[in-house]
Amino acid sequence: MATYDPLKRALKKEGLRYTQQRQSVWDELCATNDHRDAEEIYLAIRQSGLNVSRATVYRTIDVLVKNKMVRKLELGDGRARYEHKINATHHDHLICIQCGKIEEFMDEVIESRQDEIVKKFGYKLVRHIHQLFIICSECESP
Amino acid sequence: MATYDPLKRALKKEGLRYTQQRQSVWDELCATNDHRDAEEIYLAIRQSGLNVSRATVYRTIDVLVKNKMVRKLELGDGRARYEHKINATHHDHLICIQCGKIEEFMDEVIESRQDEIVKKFGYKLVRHIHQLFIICSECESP
DNA sequence: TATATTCTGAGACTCAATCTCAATAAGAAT
DNA sequence: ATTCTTATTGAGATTGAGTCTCAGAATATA
Ligand SMILES: [Mn+2]
Ligand SMILES: [Mn+2]
Ligand SMILES: [Zn+2]
Ligand SMILES: [Zn+2]
Repeated sequence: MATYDPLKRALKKEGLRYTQQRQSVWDELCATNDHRDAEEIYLAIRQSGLNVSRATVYRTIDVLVKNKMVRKLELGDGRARYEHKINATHHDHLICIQCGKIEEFMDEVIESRQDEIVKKFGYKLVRHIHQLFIICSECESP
Repeated sequence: MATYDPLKRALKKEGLRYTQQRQSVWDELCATNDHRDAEEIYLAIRQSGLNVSRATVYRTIDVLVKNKMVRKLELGDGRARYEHKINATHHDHLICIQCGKIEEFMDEVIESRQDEIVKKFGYKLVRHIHQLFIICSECESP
């Protein structure tokens, strides 16, 4: 047990118990850098031989999102997608509306313009969503 | 019947019939500059004495969105919101996560940066979503 | 007016996500 | 290690926005 164990730290902070199921959800989310939905996480865990329910997957993801270990993406297709935030810096997404591929981008100019816009209104920026829906090169010229 | 009647024009283009229900949905959407959900549109029409079904509201909105007369907004609360595009120029939104108030903004610098980002990837931009979730001044200092 | 075709509405259905609650597991206490 | 308390789990029920079905109603055409 490492001294820096983000899952155990978060669970302790929330007054929650450490369980195999919660560990498996976190492990599976960290296993790739993809942007997967809850069902994909659920199936991947079961594929690996571990038992977990959909309800627990959803409940655990909520804890991880609340503790900023996981980011939730709503891409407008009715299913939320998730990505772990281990070693990740802030970025936004390009989504191919043809094949579903997701790429990441980050633009300092846009980030600071956002702050200025919000400041001009006299508001306080909490978070933002910036998604560029595109046709990727492979879908454009197959 | 005006020569410039966007609803009738769109229906003709789609090979669809003009009906009182479709007119009432379009009228209600144009009645305010708000960002309302389908249920609010539905209730407002019935409030005004006209009869329409939820199914028809949804079906008509789809036609209007397809013909760029109405814009669909997904703000992450599970219900899509709609705004008419009569005399409207492109803009994005600030949303107060406390009271739900929606304000509009438009920033040429951000708009052109988006194009540059997409061009750098070699992709083709189709549309974008840019939402700033904020705490508004009234919610910050009540 | 008669005919062909589209449209409507009530309610069934879908599907992601949430909730329920009895059985189970974790952790604290002894 | 065993007992005890309390949180967690999972199967399945429920929710809710949105979609679908299809018989009856409305519209366009002749
Ligand atoms: Mn990402
Ligand atoms: Mn708007
Ligand atoms: Zn693609
Ligand atoms: Zn507010």
